[in-house]
Amino acid sequence: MITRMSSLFLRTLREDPADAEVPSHKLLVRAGYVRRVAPGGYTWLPLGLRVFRNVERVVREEMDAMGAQEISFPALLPKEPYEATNRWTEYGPNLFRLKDRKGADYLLGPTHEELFTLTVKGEYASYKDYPVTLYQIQTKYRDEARPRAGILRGREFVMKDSYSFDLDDEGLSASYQAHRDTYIKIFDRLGLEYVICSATSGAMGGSASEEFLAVAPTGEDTFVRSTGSDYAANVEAVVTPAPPARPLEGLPAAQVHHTPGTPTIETLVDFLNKADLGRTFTAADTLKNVLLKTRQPGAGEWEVLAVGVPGDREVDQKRLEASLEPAEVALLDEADFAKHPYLVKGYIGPKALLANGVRYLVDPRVVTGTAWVTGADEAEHHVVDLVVGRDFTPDGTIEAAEVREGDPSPDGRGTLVAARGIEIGHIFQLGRKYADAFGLDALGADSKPIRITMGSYGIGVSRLVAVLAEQQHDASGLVWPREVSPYDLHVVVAGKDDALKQGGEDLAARLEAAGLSVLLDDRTASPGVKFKDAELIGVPTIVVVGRGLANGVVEVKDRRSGERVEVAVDEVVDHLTALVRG
RNA sequence: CGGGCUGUGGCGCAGCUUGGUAGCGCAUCCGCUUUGGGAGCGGAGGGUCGCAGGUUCAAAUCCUGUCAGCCCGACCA
Repeated sequence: MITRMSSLFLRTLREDPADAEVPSHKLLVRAGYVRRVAPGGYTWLPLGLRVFRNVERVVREEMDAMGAQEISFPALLPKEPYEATNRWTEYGPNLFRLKDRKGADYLLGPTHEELFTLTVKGEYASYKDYPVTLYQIQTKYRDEARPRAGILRGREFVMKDSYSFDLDDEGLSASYQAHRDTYIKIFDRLGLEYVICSATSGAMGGSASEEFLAVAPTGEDTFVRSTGSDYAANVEAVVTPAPPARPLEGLPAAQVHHTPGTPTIETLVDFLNKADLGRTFTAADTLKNVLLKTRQPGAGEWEVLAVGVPGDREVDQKRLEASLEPAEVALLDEADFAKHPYLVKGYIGPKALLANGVRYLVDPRVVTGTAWVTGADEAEHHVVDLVVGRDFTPDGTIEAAEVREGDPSPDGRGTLVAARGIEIGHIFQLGRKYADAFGLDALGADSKPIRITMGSYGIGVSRLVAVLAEQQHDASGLVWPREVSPYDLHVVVAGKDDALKQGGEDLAARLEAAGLSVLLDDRTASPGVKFKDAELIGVPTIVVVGRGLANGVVEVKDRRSGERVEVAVDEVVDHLTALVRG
């Protein structure tokens, strides 16, 4: 296929658009791949659509190869299935809602668990039908509070979502693994740099969940990775390695000290170090007790919960919530403190908590045999050398403390560093939530119903176009991997005389005959303009038909490295075919 | 939802403080020259200055209101 730039619907821009911040957004607009029509809504122009289709093709090929079957739902959906799962209300303002002429409620699908579940229920009834995996590549709508970064985070976007339906947990686990393997194939084919991160499983049965994050400094998600292994995890999912317990023998006895004016960790440490206790204290020697309340879904009553973390660390709200999910969490307010007089604000210690039946969870670093400076449950008093396992025993541990760079990796190899990523895929084991909501059962061999268990797996297809641009560009423009490049080759006619033009046409025709797709720059523009555009557009191989043609050679230039080689016109088709088919 | 910034030809911007017939670069069109790194010269077309109201002889400019967009945060998966 030959596309002539003289008639291609394309206008490149010399300057960055004013509303673009991240490289992919700037370059995709400048190179004429996309245009904005609304916040979070973009038009795919011819070049952009070709890249998009290529990404989609890779995803589809691999999904088909794993045995998943493609179907397609409407984007416009009735409200009822979403009421059945309560998501009509739970999804909140992020759901695009509309009414038809009769006043009936509709929504634009943000994700399709309900429809997939209902569809399988409608067709399958026997255990012999299972397992099955269905997918679609479809436009999703989410009324994001703040769409941003061009097509990286839009309100309308294309997603591949698939769902596995299995009879038992082993089946689900196999389906999950199959998706994981397929995702690796897809992202490897696309030439992405990415990490697979443990994500929060949620409290619902500890189901497995992993996120595929494309590494990019402009990413919205923070994750940590180890310097000494391939460990990577979302910050919420980091499990703190507990040090070994220490013997209690010979530890000094706990002592209560009068510590006036020390309501904060900083003032406390400062006070202790001036108190001449014969050693130096740091914030890490203190145990900070944070009072919270939690409420289980559906429960009316709040339950008080105390969380103890080393004083040098803040409580990370997101990690805390992830640990307590699905319960709601809130800090204790003044009224709550008033209700519990044994809680002496600023001087709360384990003793009063345990004595009064308050559930007390501590950081995993707080193990038996460790000694802490903590509150003595009396205003302006702290206790030093309060030993875990001797002076108090917490009710358990909790992942609530912040994760910091330099922390030891949970797998014991290396230390953690933080990095940014863009979520490109998410796989998780849903379990029976939706099967329960719709009563999705298969009739077993014994004629008894078997509740189906599901997995849910997403890939941001349109987002991937932007992610590729984000990872693969340089100062001159985009650099596409061959697998998704809008064309195999970009032939530039560097000059205007008829011999060159004809040479370009002939070469393009021969390349086309060899089965390659060609973007032919047959415009009358100056060579400089054409070279700049070619680099901006980012086809990985640029063929220059120019002054060498008189000597029977053309130039083959690698977009990424900038390397150029002269190749005889007679051999260039073979040369390029080999290069492209690589 | 909170904070900041911005709305002027297709794109990027100046003009606003100090009101007086709307300008620059890119892009587009015509002519001549040019042709291996976003060419040169000459000419041309294209703008209800986000919208509404007000002040004024006169408003892109001052005042009031309103809408929209972008960025940071919160929220969201």
